[in-house]
Amino acid sequence: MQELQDGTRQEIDSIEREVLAVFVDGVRVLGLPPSIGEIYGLLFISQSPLSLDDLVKRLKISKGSASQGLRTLKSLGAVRETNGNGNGERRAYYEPAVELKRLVGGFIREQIRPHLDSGRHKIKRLGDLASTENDPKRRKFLLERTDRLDHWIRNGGRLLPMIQRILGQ
Amino acid sequence: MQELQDGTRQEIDSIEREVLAVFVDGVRVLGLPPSIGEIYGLLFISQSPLSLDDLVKRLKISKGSASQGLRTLKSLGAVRETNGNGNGERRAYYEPAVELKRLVGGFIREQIRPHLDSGRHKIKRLGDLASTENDPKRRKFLLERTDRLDHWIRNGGRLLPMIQRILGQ
DNA sequence: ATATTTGTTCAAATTTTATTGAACAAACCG
DNA sequence: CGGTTTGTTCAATAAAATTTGAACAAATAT
Repeated sequence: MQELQDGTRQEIDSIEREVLAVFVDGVRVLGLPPSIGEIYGLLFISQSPLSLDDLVKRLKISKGSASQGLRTLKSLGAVRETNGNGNGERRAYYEPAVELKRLVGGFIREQIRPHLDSGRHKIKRLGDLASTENDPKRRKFLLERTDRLDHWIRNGGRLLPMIQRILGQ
Repeated sequence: MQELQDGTRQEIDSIEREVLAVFVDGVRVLGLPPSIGEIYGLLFISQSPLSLDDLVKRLKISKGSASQGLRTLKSLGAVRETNGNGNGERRAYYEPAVELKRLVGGFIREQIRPHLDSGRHKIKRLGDLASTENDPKRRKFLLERTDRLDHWIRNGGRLLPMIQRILGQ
């Protein structure tokens, strides 16, 4: 088992480096840390699945980062566990999900929906608070604004399924 | 001119506090700093335009933060300068843009488009690099992947105008 | 059972980002 | 003009997010 595998190569070559940079930038826009961009990026440009240990060695990141990063990527549905080289090996290997639909779906489910939902609740309470305002003029204004917030959230909620539908090829 | 104006009230009351919290959370999702959420939030819940100095006093933030925050919000088209109380006063007053279409448009223009555009360029170069790969098998794989990246970017680019259209009421 | 491999957790260290505040500039005023 | 108000800039500081690495657990091997 001391045979060199593809994933065991140590060095990051120039095209790999550029791909990593693209994904590090990409995930930053989504509010995710660089390590996650590197992990997904390396999986994306690898022809065979990689293990946690491969990621640690090739990206020179800590086991902790690799473990947490993989967890997040799994929760987003952005990486899949494979049975590696097929035979019964303990070590887990990972490959990227490359369908945009799936990636966007996972991101919406994990990162957008929860915010929309908690926002909806907060805005509901806001409306209740607003209606307790004594000054009628002020109350009218507050209700107008909380109503507008409510509309924003609703529009956001309607938009998400459309986005997913449009990206479903 | 020592008369107390609405914007000169010092304390943040409970409904205002909740609105600020909603916007601080909201802008965080967009990758913007809390101070920007507070500034926009206070403008959003104010019945009259506020000056930079009002923001500093009521939010207890520094002049620097308020100035930079307003600059960002202006660039996003999220706040408008008004002529304040109408008469010829030097101090600038600000009011929020509350149309979702406008807010989303500004965000897309300032924060999304630039990333998409730079991504497009990087991916173009990536494709060039990939085609210099010697190993034909590897080259085929790299071109396949860079092509997929290119598709992602194209789909993203097509999506944005749709989002704007859908949010245009 | 003991040793080894694989992976997780989380407090501490590091790195990055946001905020402050003081120096500066520009516009107005008397 | 000198003084005041309004706002910007940016280096220093504070705060927050990320990464590390060592301790731990669980699974497998010997």
